[in-house]
This record gives sequence, structure tokens and C-alpha cells, in this order.
Amino acid sequence: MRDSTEITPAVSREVHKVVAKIPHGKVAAYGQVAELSDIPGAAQEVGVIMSRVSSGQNLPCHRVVNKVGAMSPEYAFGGAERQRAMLEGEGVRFTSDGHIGMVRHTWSEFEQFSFL
DNA sequence: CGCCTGACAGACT
DNA sequence: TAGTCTGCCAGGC
Repeated sequence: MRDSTEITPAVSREVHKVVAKIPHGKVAAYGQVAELSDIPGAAQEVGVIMSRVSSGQNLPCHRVVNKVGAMSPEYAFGGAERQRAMLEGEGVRFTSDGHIGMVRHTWSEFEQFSFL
């Protein structure tokens, strides 16, 4: 299929497509998005692609978080606080630690078909 | 062409 | 869950 996960416009579009279909109120890990984008093991590349996404892309990149439910440093989304506000506004429950309840909000590709 | 960095992840403690 | 170390992969210098 593909030998290396070179960040080509094609790959970027694939990632954008996956991110765009993350359900409202759910979050997905970088590695998960990477797999769904046919670039397994390239979680970091997903992060890079996210950082290169223009604001006009209208992509819910704030729904993409790392595996522990923690968000990027201050340089993303204009601050972690801001990202948290956006997610909470979508119905994502946060813990008092400032982390996402991953167990409850981590997106499963199966949830595309079964809403629960 | 080698070395360092990074919006990451997994294993272990 | 968090901290630490290692692994992975592509990009920048």
C-alpha cells in the first residue's frame, strides 16, 4: 500500500478526512487517527499535519488529543484552556485534573455505526 | 548525509 | 494517572 508515511498533500487530506468525521463530543488519539488514515505508527506525523492545518479548514483538530487525554502545550489552539472550553462545549467531560475522560470519550471507529 | 527535534505511543515503575 | 525511558517516523539544519 504505502511504504513510508511521507507527509504529502494526499496524506494530509486523508488525515483531514478522518479528523473531520470524529463524532461530536468525542476525541481521538493521534495514533488512532494515523491508523484510520492508513499511516499506522505515524502518530507524530498526524500531529505535524494538524499543526499545518489552516484555521479555514474547519477541522475539529481540538478533538484530536494524545493517548492520555491531555492536550498540546500552549502553542496550540491558543492555549489548552481554550481547547478544553471547546471540548466541554461539545459535551466532553473533563476531570478535575484538567484531562479528558478518555475511557468515556475516546472515539472508536465502530461508533460510526453504533451510537451509544 | 548525519544529528536533533517533535501537537506521539508503549512498557515499566 | 503520572514520570521516565525507549521506539518510531518524517522534517529541518
